[in-house]
Amino acid sequence: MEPETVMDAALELMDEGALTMRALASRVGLTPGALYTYFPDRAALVSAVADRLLAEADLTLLDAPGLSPHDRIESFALALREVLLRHPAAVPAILGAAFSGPTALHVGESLLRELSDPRASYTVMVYVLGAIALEAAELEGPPPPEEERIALRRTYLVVDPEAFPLTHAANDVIAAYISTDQFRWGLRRLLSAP
Amino acid sequence: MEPETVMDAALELMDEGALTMRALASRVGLTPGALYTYFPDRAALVSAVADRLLAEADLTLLDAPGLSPHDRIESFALALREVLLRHPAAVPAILGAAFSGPTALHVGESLLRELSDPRASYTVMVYVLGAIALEAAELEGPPPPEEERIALRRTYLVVDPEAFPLTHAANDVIAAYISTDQFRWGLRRLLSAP
DNA sequence: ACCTGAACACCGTTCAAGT
DNA sequence: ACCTGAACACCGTTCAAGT
Repeated sequence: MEPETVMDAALELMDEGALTMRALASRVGLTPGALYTYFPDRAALVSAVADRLLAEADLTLLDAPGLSPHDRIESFALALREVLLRHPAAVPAILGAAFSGPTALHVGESLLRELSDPRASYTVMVYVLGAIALEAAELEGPPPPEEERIALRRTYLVVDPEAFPLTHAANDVIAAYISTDQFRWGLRRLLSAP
Repeated sequence: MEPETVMDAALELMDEGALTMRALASRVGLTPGALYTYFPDRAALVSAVADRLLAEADLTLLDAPGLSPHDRIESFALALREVLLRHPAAVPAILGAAFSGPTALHVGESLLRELSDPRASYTVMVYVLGAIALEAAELEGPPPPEEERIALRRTYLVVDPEAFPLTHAANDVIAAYISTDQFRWGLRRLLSAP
C-alpha cells in the first residue's frame, strides 16, 4: 500500500474530526500496529499530511508570468486560503510545520523572489497564515458558503452596546472579518506599505 | 477550592507539555471526577485558561495617555507577545478562543478605539496573533533567551544553496524571523500602510 | 518489509454513593 | 455543592511471531 493512500485517509478523518491511529487503520484495512511501518508515530503522519496539503495549492501562481509580484502573491495567497479552509482541522498542523516541510521551503523561496526584503516576505507569511488560522479556528469541518457564514456571525456576535459601543457599532464589519474581501483588503494593505 | 487554583495548575501542566485531567487532579489533590464540578469538560477548562492568560497582558497599555495610537498598539502587542511566548503550549487555545472570550472582547474594543477602520484593527490582530502562533509553534516550553534561539536557528535552517539560493542568501535574516525586532518591524510596516 | 494479535500504559468522562 | 471509587469506552505505541 502507498503511503499516500494512508495520508489521504488520515486527512479524511481529520476533516471528520476523528483522526485516531485505530480509526485510520480500520479505514485503510490494516491493524493499528501496521501503520508504524509507514510513519514512525502519529505526529510524523500529521506533519506529512500537512505538507501534502500545502502542496495542493498551485505553487506556480507564485511564478506566473505577466503578473506583478503583488498580484502573484495575492493569487497564491487566495488559492492557499481556499485549500486550507476546506480542511480546517489540518491548519494547526500547517502552522506547526510551516518552516520545516519541503513544500514550505519552496513557497518561501518563491516569496523571497517576489519581495526584495526578506522581512517583508515573512510579514506576508505571518499575515496569510494568521488569517487562515483564525478563520479555521471557528470551523468544525469544511465551511458553508461565505455569505451564510457571515450572516451567522452577524447574529452570533452581538455584544452589550453599553459595555462595548465600538464593537457593537462595527458589528457588520466584524461579521465579515472571515470574508475573502477582508482577507484581500488586509493583504493589499500590507503589500502597499511603503 | 477556587477555580483559579485549578486553572493555574492546568497552565503549569500545559507548560510541561502534559496536561491531562488525571495529572491535573493529582496536582491539586483531587480525584479526576471532581474536576467536572469546576469545568464541564477539558475543552472548557482550556478555554478558561486561555482567557485568563490573555488577561495577564497589561490591557491598560491600550489606553495609555500621552502615547499615539500606534505606540499604544505596539506596546500592548509587545506585552502580549511576551506573556504568550512564556506559555507556548497555550497559544493554540488562544487562537481558538480569540473571539469568544470576555478579555478578547475588551482588547477588541480598545483596538477599535485606536484605529478608525475596523478592517485595519482586524488586520493588526491577525498579524500579532499569527506571529505569536508561528513563534510558539517551534517552542516546547518557556523560551531560551532570544539571542540563543536565533543562533540555534542560524545553524538549524541551512538549506541547499543550489535549490534554494535566495533562502540560502537570507539565512541570517530568516534566523531572526522569531526576533522582537522582526516582530516590531512587521507591525510598524502594517501600521504605516497608507 | 509488511502485517497480525495481543498486550501495556495510558486517556476523558460518567455516575452511584457518600458528606 | 463537592468529592470518592470504580467503571466504561476509548487512546498511542510496542513487540513477538508470522509471511
